[in-house]
Formats: sequence, C-alpha cells, structure tokens
Amino acid sequence: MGRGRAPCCEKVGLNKGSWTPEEDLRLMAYIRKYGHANWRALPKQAGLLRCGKSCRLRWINYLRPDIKRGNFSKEEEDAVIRLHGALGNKWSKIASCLPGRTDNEIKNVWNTHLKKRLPKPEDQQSSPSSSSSAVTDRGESKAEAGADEATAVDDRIEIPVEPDSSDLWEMLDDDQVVKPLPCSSSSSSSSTTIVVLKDPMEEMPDISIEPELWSIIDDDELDVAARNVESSGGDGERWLACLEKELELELWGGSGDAVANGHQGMAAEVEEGGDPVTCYFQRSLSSSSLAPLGDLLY
DNA sequence: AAAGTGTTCAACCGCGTTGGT
DNA sequence: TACCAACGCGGTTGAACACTT
Repeated sequence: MGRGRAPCCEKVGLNKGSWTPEEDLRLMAYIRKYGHANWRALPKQAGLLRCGKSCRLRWINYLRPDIKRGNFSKEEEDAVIRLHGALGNKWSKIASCLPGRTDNEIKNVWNTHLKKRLPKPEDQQSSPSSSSSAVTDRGESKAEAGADEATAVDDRIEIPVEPDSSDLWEMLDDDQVVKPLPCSSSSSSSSTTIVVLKDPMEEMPDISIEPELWSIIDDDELDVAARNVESSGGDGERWLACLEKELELELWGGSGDAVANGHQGMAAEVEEGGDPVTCYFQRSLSSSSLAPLGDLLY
C-alpha cells in the first residue's frame, strides 16, 4: 500500500455542503434507532449520500439532542476565556466543561468574539487577572448587539417549503407552528416558510439527555405509543415514536395494534433487504398524511 | 437602493491518536 | 511489533447574512 492516508471515504457521488432537513431526519432517526458504533458504515446503512465523517460532524455539532442553542451567557463566555487560558486551543476539552456546547461552537465563539476582547499580550502580562474583567468592561460591537437582538427571536426555526405542499400545514402541530409566512421580502416570491417554534427541550441546560428528555416531551398519547414500542425495541424505537408523534406520522402512534402492525410491517421490509431508514420513511410517508411530503423527498 | 465590506458559523480538510489484527 | 482502518481534533474555508457607505 502506498504511503499517506487513505481518504476517509469514497467521495465520488457524495453530497457536500449544507444538510437538508431530510438528511437531518434520516441521520437522527438512524442514530437514535441503531446508534453510531461505526461512522464509516452509517451513511450507507442510513441511506445517506454523505461520508461518515460528515455525518459524525453533523450529529455532534448540530443534531445531538443535548445541544444548547443560542448565544453564550456571560458565565459561559467567562468560562471559555478561563478554560482557554488554562488549556489553550483544546476545544473539545473546553467543550467537555460546558455542557451542551460543542467544540466547534466554542471555537467559533472564541475566534469571533472572545479573542477580540482579550487585552493585547503585553497588557495581559501586566494584568494577569484581567481576562474576565476585559469582558465586562468592553464596549459591545454592533455585530454583538445584533446577536443579542437575535436572541429574542431565537426561539423559532424557519423551514422553507415548496408552495404546492400546502398539505404540509395540516401535518404540523398548531402549538408548534406559526403559519404561514409568505417568504421574506428578500427572497423569491415562489416559496413559503414554515416557522416552527423551537422545541422547549432545546432550552434545557445541562441535560443528561435520556431520562429528562422523556419527561419533558411526555404526554399521555405519546406515552402510550412509546410504551407500546418500548417493550419490543427500547429507547431507539421509543424515540422514533416521539419523532413520529412530532411529525404526526401514524405508523407507530395510535393504538397498540397499529403500533404492532406498523412495526412488524417495517421489520418485514427490512428483512427483505431494504435499508431500515428508507423503509421507515417510505412507510411513514406512504401511509400517512405525509404522502405529499414524500413526493418532495423521493 | 445598490454596492462594498465585515461577521458568523456550518462544514470541510488533513493529521495525530487509538484500537484491532 | 507493524500495519491499517477508523475516530476525533483543530485549523481553515466559504456561503449567507448583516451592516455601512
């Protein structure tokens, strides 16, 4: 074998760049059901045209349920400054001290905000304890003021949809969606935007995810569905039940019979050689009010 | 209103480390 | 022990957005 490192994956034919909502959903569904023991094999098994590295990064930096979003609090910023002083650019170590924050996010915040606040090296020598006070004393740039403003509207997620997918509105929970928004003035007039109110669970700091997550998203109907699948599949399937509930899919939700039938039906398809996530989505989309969405996705 | 410039952050890239054989 | 594959980390890039002129 030649010297040097083999590429992490065969890049030909793989997607690059931003992730689509469908890719996100596939990745989340797959990981929650099967875990991520093997990143290299994961994209193929999940039906994703991505390399494993890309999947891992997307999961770690964006999709993990315990990620805290929004601006850093002053306490967090101070912690980053102190930890950076002690550890240097060991972003993953710093991140491990800040629950819910990713190394990538911390690195970005450091490079874009915090680094600028620190005194110049010569000043630092003369006032070693000035790192945190440098934060408090500094004046805020306009960009940062803008970021603060963004916090006020940071509780919503906007998802562009095709104009002919009006049925999509019916699939979305009224409590979660502000609808519809003729797309913002700057963009082309042919699309519309769903605004989904941010899931409150994302606001939970320091989540030790599994137990607390379930209690946060608990509701009676979901709990019944979740219990029904839990006996056969454990947390992964329980999570999928939640996901389906979220999307108002009916495959596993609803009555125990429906749960059992839907589950067994998918299991049979998987056994026949289909990939599990594709089977999952195809069944969900074809068997529910999400069929129009299916046309968009496949 | 338009063009230019600056900022942000998700994603990519390459390399060091780790674990299995 | 050597080799290899995969993982994980840190640096960098570039598209999108915000702000200024």
